[in-house]
Amino acid sequence: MSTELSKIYDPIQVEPKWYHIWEEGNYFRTEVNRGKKPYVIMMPPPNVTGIMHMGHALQDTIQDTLIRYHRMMDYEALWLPGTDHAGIATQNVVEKKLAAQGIRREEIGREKFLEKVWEHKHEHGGVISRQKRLLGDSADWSRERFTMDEQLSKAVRAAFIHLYNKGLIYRGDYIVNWCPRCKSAISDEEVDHEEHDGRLWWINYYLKDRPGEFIQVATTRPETMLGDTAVAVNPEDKRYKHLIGKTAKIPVIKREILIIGDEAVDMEFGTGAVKVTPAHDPNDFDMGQRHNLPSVKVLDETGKMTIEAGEDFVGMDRFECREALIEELRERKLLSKVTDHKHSVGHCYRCRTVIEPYLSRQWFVKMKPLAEPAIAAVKDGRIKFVPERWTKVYFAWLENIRDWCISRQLWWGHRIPVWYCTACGEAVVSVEEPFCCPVCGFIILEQDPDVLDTWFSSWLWPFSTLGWPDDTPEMKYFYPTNVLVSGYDIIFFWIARMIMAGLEFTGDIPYHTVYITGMIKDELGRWMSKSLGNGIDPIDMVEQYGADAVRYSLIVLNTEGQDIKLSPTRFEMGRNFANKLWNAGRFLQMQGDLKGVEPAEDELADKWISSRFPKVTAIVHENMGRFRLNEALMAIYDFTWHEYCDWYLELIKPRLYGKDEGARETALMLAHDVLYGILKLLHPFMPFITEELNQEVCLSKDKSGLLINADYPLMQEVWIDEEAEAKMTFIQSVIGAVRNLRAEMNVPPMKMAELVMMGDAEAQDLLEKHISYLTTLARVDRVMRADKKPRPAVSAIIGGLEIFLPLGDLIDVEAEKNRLMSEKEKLMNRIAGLEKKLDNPNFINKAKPEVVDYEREKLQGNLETLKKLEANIELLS
RNA sequence: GGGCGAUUAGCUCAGUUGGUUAGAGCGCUGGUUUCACAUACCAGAGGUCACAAGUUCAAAUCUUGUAUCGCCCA
Repeated sequence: MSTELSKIYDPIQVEPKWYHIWEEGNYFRTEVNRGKKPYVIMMPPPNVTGIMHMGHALQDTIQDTLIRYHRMMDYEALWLPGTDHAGIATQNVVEKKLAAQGIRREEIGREKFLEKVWEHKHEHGGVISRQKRLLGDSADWSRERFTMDEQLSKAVRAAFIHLYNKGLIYRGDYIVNWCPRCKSAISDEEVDHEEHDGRLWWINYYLKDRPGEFIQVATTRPETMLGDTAVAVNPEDKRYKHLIGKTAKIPVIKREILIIGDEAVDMEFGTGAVKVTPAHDPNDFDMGQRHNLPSVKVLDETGKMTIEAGEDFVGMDRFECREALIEELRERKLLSKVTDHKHSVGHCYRCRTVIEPYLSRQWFVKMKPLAEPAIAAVKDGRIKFVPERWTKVYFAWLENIRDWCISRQLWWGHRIPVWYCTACGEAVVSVEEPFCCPVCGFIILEQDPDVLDTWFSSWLWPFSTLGWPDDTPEMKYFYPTNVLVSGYDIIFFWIARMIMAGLEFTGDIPYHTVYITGMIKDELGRWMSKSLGNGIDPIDMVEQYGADAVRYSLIVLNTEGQDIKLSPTRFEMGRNFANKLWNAGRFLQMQGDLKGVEPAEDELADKWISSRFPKVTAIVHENMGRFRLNEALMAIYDFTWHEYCDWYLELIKPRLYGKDEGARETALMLAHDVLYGILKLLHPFMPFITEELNQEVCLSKDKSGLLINADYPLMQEVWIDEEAEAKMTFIQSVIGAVRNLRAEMNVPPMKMAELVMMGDAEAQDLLEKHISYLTTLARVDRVMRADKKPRPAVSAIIGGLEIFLPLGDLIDVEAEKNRLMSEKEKLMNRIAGLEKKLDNPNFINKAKPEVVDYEREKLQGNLETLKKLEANIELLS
């Protein structure tokens, strides 16, 4: 037994100490241990230079709770942590940092720039992992990985080569989503579409050889006009049919282009004639392919106009050019009208810049062949989504999947493992840098300058972290993993791709269950963001309320994948619960050690709490099994606060303060046993305070000591005692009724009362026997059996028993009468409902007999209660 | 345009395969500071389960439609 606990729980004094003990004691460490079943969760790797936000806190808490639960259930529980190099995001940050010093990356060159990024990584790299420790994450840090580690980089190259050799990776010139600020291609998934109130400009293209005649086209991006190589109409369109094959002139620059017929042209849109810019629009690109049109690039990689756009516009920004061009068209009266037009505009998900469809040479992965097995794995149930509804989103994406543009014009990332022979141009794909060209033997080769999409390394995460492509013992033992916990925002980016990668590269699914959490929003339901300044820093919350409190609140608030509206005050409930638990421990500690005397027999309260505990344990297991962590935790909370603290600890006080040493020993011992059980049940959710109380208070703990590797409680059928529970529930109702009567009549709290009983003899025996319970919790010091109702008295009816409190002067007859009358009214309403139900022959015939019987009994009981109630009302007047 | 989710107490949300008097936390009202905890205890008030129709003996729960809000995809 240690020093007395403080009156108020102070997490700061407790949490860092325990994390240190666990980590130093290697409690998070896992081994390939054939004697145990593995339980594995791969931590979604956050940005290596990022900091923790509430989403991480939520997802980590869920994962840590699952891991700690399974560790206590004797699994070899591996939670593998790590970080992501986050290509664009990190490169952007470092670029900005350099810009502040007036340096552009192009000035210092690739090598020097990468040095700067690594410097930045070393400077900020450990932050999030340290923050995760503050939350209590019991991850196996000895296995921490980074997507740019040598092993993981090797996995990336191996994956690339595997797909390349299978013909699933190709390089080609296509329209991609181009971010002019990042100066890189990005994938379709990285484009956020937003509805904009834009404009539609209607422009006249005069015809060659037909002076004064023109064809009108409508466009949302007039600046691309400079790169037009055709005007297209639908060949069915009677208005324009005769113009197919004729030549039109691009306004202003007067370049001549052909008018073509193509069925893809929507006759309903605009005038039914469209301008065709194969270099800057995906549909136009396809049309260009069909008609062998040239592509004219009028925009460069930064979104500025090229020389192809003409001398007047070269060097202008695309939006500047738009304005200038509109002005020019207006002056020349080539702009016939401008109309409002709602359309969706793509933005770079990293920097919000408006995306430009842009023709360039990129690397792509053919996705259809990878998607099919991934669809099958979920369809046949090998992989389950929780909640199940996300399967629809998953299928919808995979069934309409498009090829994945994986090359990025960045410097920070995995360099594409392709070398080009400077002599013959041969592309050599290889894990290691090739010594010479396998075709011509020339020894000067240049590596492809681009890097791979960050997700091209993340999609390998479940197995690259275990040593793939090498055939490691870890791969054999820990793979496939059990659960992936993540938000719905990255189902496409990451979750679906991991499933494809797992099936393609390892031949097996990466995990059995995908647990999709809701997203954390602010109080008003808005996304938390830096610009709104409405973020809540989880580390601030940990400092303010304690990690256990943060964990408690996040778990309780996380219901079936709904988004969570969060405000800092929500952590008060966690803090309050921690404090409650702490004080229960403090109370036991104040009772001192067991004396070692012969214990007395269990009494009703003991049997009751002993029966309640296994039931709660069963609820916890059931809900952990179906990922209803909130239900599991709420069951523990309810049991701890309302059954153990509010009832059990109160009920044993007479014994604890009494003279009977044996009875005291029994109560104290059981109080300790139950507390120890609670601490174990609760440890996965609130690891710090439970470990501390176990250490400081528990007399029941196992010799070895720490909860982190204690055995999780199993449901013990032998302790269930339905009779004791029924008796206890009855006594609780009586105590409740007495408390209510006392409150209604304003009986001074400390004043003892006498209780007069009539009716159900067994119930009377029970109350007589447990008079001490009534005394402690209802301030009733005498119970009297009676065959005549005392008056004046206030009354209540509990099942077959009637109770009276003869309170004399304290009774306000009018108030009591009103109270009973309103009770009578409620009762009569209920009776009317039941009678109506039971008078319905359809109900009697069609409802299950148990239900009918049940309703009949209910009616009978209510009728009897009504009779008594009426008599008691009568008695008052 | 297609899909998904939400709508239950003043607020934030639970509510399983339809079947007790629809629950919790916070807030509110009244009472309690003497022996674990005022971050507490006791008692209480508060709900036409968005709306409409349907299925059923029985609907917060199932079906259809409507409205409002939010998200995803095109």
